[in-house]
Amino acid sequence: MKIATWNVNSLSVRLPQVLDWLAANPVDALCLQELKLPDEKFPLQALQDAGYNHCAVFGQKTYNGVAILSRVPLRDVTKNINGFADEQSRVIAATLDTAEGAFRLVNGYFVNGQEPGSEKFAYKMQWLTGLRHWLKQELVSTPNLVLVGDFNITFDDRDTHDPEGLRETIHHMTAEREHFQGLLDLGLTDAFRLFDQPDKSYSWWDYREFAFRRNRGLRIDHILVSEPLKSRVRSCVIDKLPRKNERPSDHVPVVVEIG
DNA sequence: ATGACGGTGTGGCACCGA
Repeated sequence: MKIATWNVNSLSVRLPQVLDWLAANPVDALCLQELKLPDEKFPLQALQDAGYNHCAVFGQKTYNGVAILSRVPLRDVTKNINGFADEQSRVIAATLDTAEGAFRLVNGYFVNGQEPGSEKFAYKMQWLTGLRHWLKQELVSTPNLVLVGDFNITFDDRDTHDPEGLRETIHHMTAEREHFQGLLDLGLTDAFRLFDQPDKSYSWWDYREFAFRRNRGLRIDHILVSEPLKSRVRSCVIDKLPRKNERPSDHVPVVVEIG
């Protein structure tokens, strides 16, 4: 089973690239973030025509919005974090019934936080606390769990092109990384780090200053798997190719294969 | 210190992202 995550930064703009990518990478499920469109504008027909007959959508106008596109049936779809009231559409979860068994798939567009000390940063901290408490419960009822998405957090110095210059700035705060560690403490594992990876592997590059060409990026898009799945992860890779497209998203897909 | 790029929604720009 292959699962991918991709922050597309507007599904309206990126739909042709998503369809191209799925044609070349026919994953079982693709989790999208930053749809930037309301449910009624979700391109359901085009995705069904591509073989993704099971879509769970939690859209929002202008900002946020997440979806799970799947070839296999989805059930028990939930939106946002149980127990954490949120105006913004940031989380969608579903259970996938696959040949390899049932998996709970949680897709999150984590809060950016803008600047340490800001109200948005406080919201990020509260959101992360709510997420952890909710996931702790989810893991009890569905031990086979995969958490994917745009975390907006680098976990360690390997995940940033400038660990010294960016120390204790947004996406690099100790407080953010403690929340990431809190997710690992639930028994989740960073699937990407289960394998030897190229140095300077990133999933996001700023649009400005030729950041992609210079590989000045961050690894902030992650796939975490629960303890029972850890030994079943066959591969986890970042696909940089879509960043070379015309009008690319600033993020690229991350793909995990679970046997 | 600032802005750089790109998307959205509005309206001749502001706001947001990371």
